[in-house]
Amino acid sequence: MLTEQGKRANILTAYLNILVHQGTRAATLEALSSACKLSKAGVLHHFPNMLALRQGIFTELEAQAAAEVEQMMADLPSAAEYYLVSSLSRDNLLERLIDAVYRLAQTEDQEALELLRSCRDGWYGALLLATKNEALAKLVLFAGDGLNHNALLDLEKPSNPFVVPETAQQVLELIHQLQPSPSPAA
Amino acid sequence: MLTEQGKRANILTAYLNILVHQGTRAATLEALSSACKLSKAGVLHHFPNMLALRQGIFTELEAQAAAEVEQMMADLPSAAEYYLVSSLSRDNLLERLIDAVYRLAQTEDQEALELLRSCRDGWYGALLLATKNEALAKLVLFAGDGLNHNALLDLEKPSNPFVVPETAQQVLELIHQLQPSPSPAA
DNA sequence: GTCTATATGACGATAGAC
DNA sequence: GTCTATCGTCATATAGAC
Repeated sequence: MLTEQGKRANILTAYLNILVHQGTRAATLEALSSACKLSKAGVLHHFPNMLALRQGIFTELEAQAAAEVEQMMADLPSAAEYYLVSSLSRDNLLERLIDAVYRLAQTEDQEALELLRSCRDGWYGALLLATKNEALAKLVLFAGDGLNHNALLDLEKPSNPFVVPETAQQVLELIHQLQPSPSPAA
Repeated sequence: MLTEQGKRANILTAYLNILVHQGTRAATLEALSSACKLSKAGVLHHFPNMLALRQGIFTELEAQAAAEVEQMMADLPSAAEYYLVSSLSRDNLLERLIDAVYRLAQTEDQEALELLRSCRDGWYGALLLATKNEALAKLVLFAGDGLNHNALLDLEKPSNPFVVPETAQQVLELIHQLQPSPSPAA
């Protein structure tokens, strides 16, 4: 038997999965209720309307993103590597949340856009501290987005040369070539 | 008075604009017909159904992408720069087409996914010839996606530090640092 | 808490007048 | 070639029984 919070989490997870795998157009109340084996009214008991579901996703992303930034801050020398490797993975919760909110942002949802900007600013801040170099921090940020974008294109083709973990390593090595020895200056 | 082809192009452009500005969920026949000042049946006279509209977009992207690859091939030394700078721009037709098809791909549209993969392979091929370095070619490709992604987040915020042309230049300078002198070997 | 049934509206597409 | 009118379907949300 699940708690009230547990049931909410179940519904939210199902909604996230539909968003990521089938997109906003397929993420309807009907599809969701069928996916989590409830009636439509059953879902709406936990979330009063579709907007509340979106906001549930937003809240979850906010928490997960803050946790990742904290982890990057805690180990600056490997922050860039951490960021790039996690960008490659399509399995972890944070990447799925980012993807979902990105899709929601494409529906003219200003709240989603604002949240994505705030996440990016957090990562950029950590990468800036890690690299002490604006251009390099941006390059890592962009490369992460690119890895993510391409992982998305090839979800069902793990043999593709663009999505194997070696690609992240190749990119990372180039980044290291650009990174001068850790300067002690602020 | 417009020709038959001109009217088709008008409708297609309106459809593209809705896709890019409001997303697939808003890109309905009703919204489209209203945008191009026709009735729904009027639009459906030129495109028998919504799928035909998608395919019109696909055809246009195919043509524009082929043209860009050709241009990159014709001037390999500046191919990376060309790719990165054009990735930053949200105004030009090609970038809007990529964006639109990317959104269509998110609705489980296999044809759109396949087309995007084929575009990427074309750019990667040109970048590989230009850089003679797999990792570097991928880095440029990813950075381009990242620039694009971030330009999207800040559409209405031109003052944002991530979307100004200087950002593309910064990234480009880093790329040049990584690029060894043009080796004569194949 | 969860259900069935339903209200209300938007969607894609067709029929048939002009 | 474009319109109005309409059909059938699917969307969100509500009402009320259990």
